[in-house]
Amino acid sequence: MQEPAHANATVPPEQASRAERERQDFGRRLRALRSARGWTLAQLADRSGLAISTISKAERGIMALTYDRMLQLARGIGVDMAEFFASEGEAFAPGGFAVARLGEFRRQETGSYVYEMLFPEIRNKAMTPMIGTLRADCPMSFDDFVRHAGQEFLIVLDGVVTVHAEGRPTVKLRAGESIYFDSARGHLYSADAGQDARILVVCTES
Amino acid sequence: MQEPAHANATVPPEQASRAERERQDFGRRLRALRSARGWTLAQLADRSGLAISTISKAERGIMALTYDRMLQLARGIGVDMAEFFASEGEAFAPGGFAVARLGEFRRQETGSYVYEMLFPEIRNKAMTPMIGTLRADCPMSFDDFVRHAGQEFLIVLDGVVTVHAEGRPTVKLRAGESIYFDSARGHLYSADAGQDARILVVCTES
DNA sequence: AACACGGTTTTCCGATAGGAAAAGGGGTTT
DNA sequence: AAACCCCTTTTCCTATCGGAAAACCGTGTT
Repeated sequence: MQEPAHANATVPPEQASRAERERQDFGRRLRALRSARGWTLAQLADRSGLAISTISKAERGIMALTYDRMLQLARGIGVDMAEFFASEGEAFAPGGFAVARLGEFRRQETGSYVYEMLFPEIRNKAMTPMIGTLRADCPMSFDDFVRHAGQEFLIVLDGVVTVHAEGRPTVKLRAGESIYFDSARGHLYSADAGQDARILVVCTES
Repeated sequence: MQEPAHANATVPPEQASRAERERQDFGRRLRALRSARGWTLAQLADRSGLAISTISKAERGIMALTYDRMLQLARGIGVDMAEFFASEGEAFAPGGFAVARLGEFRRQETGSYVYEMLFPEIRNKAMTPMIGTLRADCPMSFDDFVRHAGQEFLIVLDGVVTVHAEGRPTVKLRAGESIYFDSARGHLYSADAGQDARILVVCTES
């Protein structure tokens, strides 16, 4: 796969070679899955209905398969698409064990939110727990909701919090009450007037 | 996408239309992900570096994207390839939104632990938040650690908790302090003598 | 109604996916 | 070492992907 002269090219050459590296990555995973089963190209071709040459080229990263072919391959190998790509990630944590003591938090101020991320030193963790303080005197702009991948859990530690969620009536939560939702739904928190609020938020995936 | 006359065709026509149905399925998922964020085709095109027309055709299932483009799309949307296809199964939750009010918890007593699972009605959630009470007068048997898949986050709401973790020195946590670890590591909690303790535990994957 | 505007779909065509078949590249057997 | 055999890579060519731009479709505005 040579760098395309490409009349319609929008992708800069440096990003193109990055794409190539990633294709090769995919190819290595594919070859690993095949040879782990002790299959030849011909056998996988037979099971998946693809041509031998196609699989060969895909494994060597010189060709990018279309969705259709990947689906056939996944079926032929006997994995579903999700776990086909599951091995992309890395293992979790340096030691996989950490304690957060009072007063050792790293403060992160994003606009009018004040968040303290609890375990910044752990890599690839499945959850991101944060403790936040919402200022009573600092109302949010109700225009732009926050939206991101993953799911979100919020519990009120102190005060009263109003949760605004897209397509849902406003929810008022007192200390000890909690809420759980898909983070792709636009959302926004604010403290009720008169008293600051402290919340614990746990998000999955960043 | 008309059924190809295809000089090289190996795929029987019935399977070809099945492939088409699956492409349309992929397209619907893609459109769902985009519109859940409130983005237009142009906005996603901008974020992913793909042409508007390409995304439009992919969403309508009349074109099968190659691996490269799907990767760009996944990045643009902010999901990794694995969870890109994770939604092949079932969508999360009945509405994906739930509130847990005080006094509405379902109590689950497992041995000497008393746990209240917060959102039992949500299916397929990525996290399982629970509130637990540890009795001061009920010491645990230090022999059998608990071990399970996933990761675990614990924060102390009240009292003082001692965490025993396999291969680690004992950790004492006061209210507001927390701990994060891989649940496969054997673990066990107990309240310090003299006072009951309340904890919030969030686990991933069961 | 004509116009402008923000979004989506369609058209057109060059670059590329992907199949069939031929060409490597080890091994083992005669 | 030639003749097989099995597996992988390369070649060649058509069907398809995928980008730019034009056409299309609401929904307000003058």
